[in-house]
Amino acid sequence: MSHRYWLMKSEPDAFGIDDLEVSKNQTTHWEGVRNYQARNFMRDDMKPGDLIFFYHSNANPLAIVGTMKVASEPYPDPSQFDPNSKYFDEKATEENPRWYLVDVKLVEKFDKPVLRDDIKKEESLSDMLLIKRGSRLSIQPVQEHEWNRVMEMAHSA
DNA sequence: GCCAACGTTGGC
DNA sequence: GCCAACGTTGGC
Repeated sequence: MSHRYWLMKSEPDAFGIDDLEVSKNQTTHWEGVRNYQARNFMRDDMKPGDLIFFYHSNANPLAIVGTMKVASEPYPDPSQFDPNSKYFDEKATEENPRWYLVDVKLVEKFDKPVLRDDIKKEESLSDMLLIKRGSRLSIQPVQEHEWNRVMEMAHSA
């Protein structure tokens, strides 16, 4: 049973939805994930066309700011091989990569971001990993009903 | 800026 | 393979 909906975090100071909007083809390599669980989601479970919430962490406001879709098959994250990259991993080799990524493409930037505070108030979203205490996963699966509810909140007047 | 929660590393 | 020490995440 594979997931079709995801949530990915990024700090807008490093890379926010406005950066994605101006990227070539509004697409980017989601580089720099160095957590095995998050990597496994990208490497093993994501399929092209899967839909993704873009979440701004360490930001003001904390919010889901739009949607993206998976735009490639998984492939090794090139930054792990680059000694000049802050994501360089000396234990990774071309023959035996450690880190994988997918390309993501912007689908929609919300006119009205869905605030973390509002998600926390929403009974039907109480199981979202995002608001679970201590949850730090930077890539998370999202349930279909959670996806639908957040989309309603984003588009309500 | 603080710090709780979590993941990783490395000595044993 | 345990676990203490350390580094990071990320909300507050």
